[in-house]
Amino acid sequence: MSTSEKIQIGSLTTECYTRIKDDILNKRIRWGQKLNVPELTARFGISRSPVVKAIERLSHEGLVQIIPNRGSFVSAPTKRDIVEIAQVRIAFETMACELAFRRDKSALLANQQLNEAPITDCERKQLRIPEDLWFTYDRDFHRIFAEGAGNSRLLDIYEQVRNQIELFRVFYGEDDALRALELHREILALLRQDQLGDALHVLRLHIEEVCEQTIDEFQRAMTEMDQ
Amino acid sequence: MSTSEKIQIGSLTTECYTRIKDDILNKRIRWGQKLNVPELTARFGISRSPVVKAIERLSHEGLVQIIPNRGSFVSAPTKRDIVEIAQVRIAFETMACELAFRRDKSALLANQQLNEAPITDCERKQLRIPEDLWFTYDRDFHRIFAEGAGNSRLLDIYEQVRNQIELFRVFYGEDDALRALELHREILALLRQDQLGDALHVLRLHIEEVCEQTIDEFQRAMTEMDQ
DNA sequence: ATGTAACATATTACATGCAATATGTTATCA
DNA sequence: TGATAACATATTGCATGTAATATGTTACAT
Repeated sequence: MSTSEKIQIGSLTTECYTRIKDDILNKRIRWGQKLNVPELTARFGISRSPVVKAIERLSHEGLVQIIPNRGSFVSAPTKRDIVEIAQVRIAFETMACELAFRRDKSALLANQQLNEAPITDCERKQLRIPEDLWFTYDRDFHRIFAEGAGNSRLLDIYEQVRNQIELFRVFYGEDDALRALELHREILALLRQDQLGDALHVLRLHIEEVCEQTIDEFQRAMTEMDQ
Repeated sequence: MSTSEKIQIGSLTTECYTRIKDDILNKRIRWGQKLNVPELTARFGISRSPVVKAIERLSHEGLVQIIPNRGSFVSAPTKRDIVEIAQVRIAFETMACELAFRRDKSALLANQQLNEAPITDCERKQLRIPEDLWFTYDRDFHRIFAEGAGNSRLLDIYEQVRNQIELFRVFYGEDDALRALELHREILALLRQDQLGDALHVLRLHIEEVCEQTIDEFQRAMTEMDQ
């Protein structure tokens, strides 16, 4: 009624932000590469303000690092970053899972079931899970907890962390996905049986495993690059 | 050697930020009150840019809420906010505690002992704990975990949450402080005896209690205001 | 009263200008 | 060669102008 249907939301800044972020996450801009502001303003045909603001946002989210008097650079994750993020994830996701479960168990499980549908569908047809499908599924699996928790701050943190996860999502193989799927299902099964404590434990284990896998893949990729 | 000793650090913006934040935390600006940008620029004798940036920062930290096309207002915490923050605290403070403990138990305990000194000193002299002393002690008690965890992201989140805690720190009585002190000591005792699991459990309990106390005080204050 | 039209006011997002500062590079001299 | 001085370049933080938009208020007609 009262809300006009205009689509512009801080338009230029947001557009700029989305575009750069997309470039970063899809590796069109490589780690460590500099974000040249004058060049970007030229490319987008706009002034510095929105570009700078977009970069500032990205820096808050951890995708970009601003080095004083040197410029802004696409974050280059380190082993340490991977570990830190995993620790943060364990802290928040187990809490989110617990809260979501206590708040509305059946809604939580129903959502998860819905989310898993495309994957089970894939399995029934004996197909290999496409990478994109997996990433969507996995993102939502974890987000459903964050959303179900009914805590806006928790959800904010989840979204922020998620971006950083996507930054090094290259490091993730087929086997890892299958193992993750297994644990996901175990978590849901335990929740279904009201074994919250055990479910949280497996969730923690799962994130720790993903962390180790990511580090392995990361180091492999790094040594390959050195050659 | 290479670092010049200049004291300006983003100078105006930071100064502006500090000043407004200080005004908010010390209740010189009340909840819900509007931050009038033109007025602030006039008062500080500067232009809009640093003022707006400072307000944006405060809004990220949750101390200020920006309502589109209406302006910026000092956040007015709700019961829901208190609960959300407590949940976030439980999630990451228990994680921080665990990490800090595992990383360097003795350093952690030594720091805590050092931090408690002014309080025990007070007790020895049979003095009532001054409010300021308590708040400093309490802030540091919790921060020592966050710092000891060796996870920069966790520390960032702690600092952010802490600001919001201070926003409604009026709601905190003498009894609450004594009870908190009791639990703090219990946590440390358990850690000293390597009973990490129990310590984490008490820490969780402690935060939950503080949450309840805060809500009680909050509601009392609210009903008083209505009269 | 209730809805609306007209107006005044405030907020935003964006564009630019500019001076201070830091960095990097090249030239100069011991 | 190695230190330093001079210069070119880029980044930053701040100040300001401006047009589009949203909000609030008052006056007017139904």
